[in-house]
Amino acid sequence: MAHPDPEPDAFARLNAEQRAAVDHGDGPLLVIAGAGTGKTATLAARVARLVRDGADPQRLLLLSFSRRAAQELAQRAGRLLHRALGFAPTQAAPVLPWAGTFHAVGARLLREQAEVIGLAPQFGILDRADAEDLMGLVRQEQGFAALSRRFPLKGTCLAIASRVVNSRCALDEVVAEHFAWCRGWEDELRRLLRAYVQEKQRQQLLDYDDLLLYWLHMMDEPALAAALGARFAHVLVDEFQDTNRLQAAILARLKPDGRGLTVVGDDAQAIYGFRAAEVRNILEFPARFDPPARIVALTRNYRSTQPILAASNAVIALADQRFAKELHSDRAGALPRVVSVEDEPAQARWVADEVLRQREGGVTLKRQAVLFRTGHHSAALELELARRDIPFVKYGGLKFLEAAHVKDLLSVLRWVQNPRHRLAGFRVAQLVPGIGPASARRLLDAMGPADDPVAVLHAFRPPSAAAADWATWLAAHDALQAAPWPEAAAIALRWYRPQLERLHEDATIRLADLEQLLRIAAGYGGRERFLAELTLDPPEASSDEAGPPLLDEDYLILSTMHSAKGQEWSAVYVLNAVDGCIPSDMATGRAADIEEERRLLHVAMTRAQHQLALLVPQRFYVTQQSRFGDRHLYATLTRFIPASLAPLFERVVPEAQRPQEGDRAVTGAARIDVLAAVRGAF
DNA sequence: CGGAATAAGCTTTTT
DNA sequence: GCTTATTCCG
Repeated sequence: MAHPDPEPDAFARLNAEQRAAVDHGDGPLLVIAGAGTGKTATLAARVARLVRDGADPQRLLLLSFSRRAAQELAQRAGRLLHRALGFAPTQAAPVLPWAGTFHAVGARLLREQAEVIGLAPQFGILDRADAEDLMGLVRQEQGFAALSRRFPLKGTCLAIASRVVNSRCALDEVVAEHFAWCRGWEDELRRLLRAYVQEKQRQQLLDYDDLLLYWLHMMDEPALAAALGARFAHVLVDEFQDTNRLQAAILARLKPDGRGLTVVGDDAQAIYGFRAAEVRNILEFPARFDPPARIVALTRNYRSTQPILAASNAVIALADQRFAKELHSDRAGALPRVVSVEDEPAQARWVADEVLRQREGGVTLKRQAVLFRTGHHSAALELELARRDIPFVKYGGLKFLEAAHVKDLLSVLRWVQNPRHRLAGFRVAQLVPGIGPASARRLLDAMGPADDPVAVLHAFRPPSAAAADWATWLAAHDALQAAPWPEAAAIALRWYRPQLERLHEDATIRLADLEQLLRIAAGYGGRERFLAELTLDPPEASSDEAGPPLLDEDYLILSTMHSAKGQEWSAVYVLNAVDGCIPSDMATGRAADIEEERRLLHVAMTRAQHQLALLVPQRFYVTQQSRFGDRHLYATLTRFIPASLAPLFERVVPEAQRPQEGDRAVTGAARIDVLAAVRGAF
């Protein structure tokens, strides 16, 4: 049934290329969409067009790779749908219930089909930190921790497991290709990973990779695969260049003949190779079908000025392999700048100055962003911004859920929900004064195989020194088990609070985090949903930073280059555009890794609409390589901008950034005081 | 046995 | 600087 009265304007702004993608019929479709070419708008318009022509929104599956992209797409499609269907302004936008990341959708389908595939419906989801802890536990229990020759650490073991699953390659191959320093341990690793899988199943836990792997295996059953494939009339995949072999396999089973399958991506923006993303997925997509998939390329850029685009094009043109395409724009503007500064503090000062200058020129803070390769590259800038009272929000930084106190409280809730959650139990038991690893292990060993683990918990006899505190915990456990949501969360915190104060100096700050967690908890219908969704969609940052700015307040964006994908800002500053940072010296081993770093810089540069500045500190400090000791490095402009590209950039060496030796502290102090005085005048 | 003190290694990007 | 494994002491 077609909806009546569609509003024609909803599609009026599409160009010919975009319209071709939107109007394409049922056959497999590949949209190659360069940066800033209206990829999300096109995908959203296609969704709206499908619904306008009678598709049921319930039966559209929109898969994305990151949470941010998923959210953005669902929102824009909703808005467009609203207009395309001619809804009144007061009517709520239609909902697309099946829009989300691969992982979130996988979790939902598995939860729904759990009974059929022999999975406990209340299965828990391990985030990476939890998975690492579990791996560590298994690693130790299997005796790999105490070998004479150094065995890979838990994080490395998990990374290997993850790559095996996501790339669908054999373990030996993965170790040889990507973890060369672990060669010789293949057999032990195999044993460890098997034990890890067994342990997860025993505790009814799935890690991130399992959400995809179980989904794939669920569709080994032809009847289930057919049912799920038929259920979703259209499957649309965003950021296809960042999907891995496992995700491609899932799609192949969902839509074997490609009918109803649309994928959108840009090989020049493939930056998730470290997660086993496979660019070949997009390069080889058309030929997978007979007849081959239709290819539509979007090359008209609506975001950036021509000088910014010319520089970005030139950077990516030096890459080895790609779908050659030249983006074009007809907006004029200034050349991107390469700014030399003395060191990282000077870099921070220059950026802060420039951000304020732009703001005076009418560019709000929210329309400016500072991008960097790794989370800690922004440390000096964060200090400078705090000193000047410039509010900011950082993406890709310290994770709320990784803070010890948050993990503690969540473990309490998880253990009560699932008494077989050994990891949570291990953590919680040791919070009781007088219980250490040995007692905790004794308890959990007894609970693990028991038919009624809770009975074992009550029968447990702790060391006599711990008796009183243990009884307190048991009382809290029982109260928690009986309490409705969200009271249960409050009970958990009431029990945890004395432990927090005993264990942490800065208990007050941490308590604020937990109170925030409690508020978040209240927004969910129940413990189960809360725990599951928190893992897949966690809050951004811990509140022990500057404090989350109010929503209506203006703030500067700080983001890793990875988290910046799909975003755009009027002015963009790229920190540390030097060799060693981009490309990261972690990634200079293999040619493919360096190529990925090149694309990463390309992604960062193409975020800018009007102003782009690449910062080059002449000197920067390297810590964390204790073998060599902390030291200064004399840095040079990134190799991705060789001398031949110089005409496309303006070189800037600010006078103010070259203070006499010894002047620096004075200069800095004066600047701050003046600004503070001016602010104080109002 | 539990917990503090000491020694040693490693370090990105995200679901 | 941060985590993890080992050693030492109560």
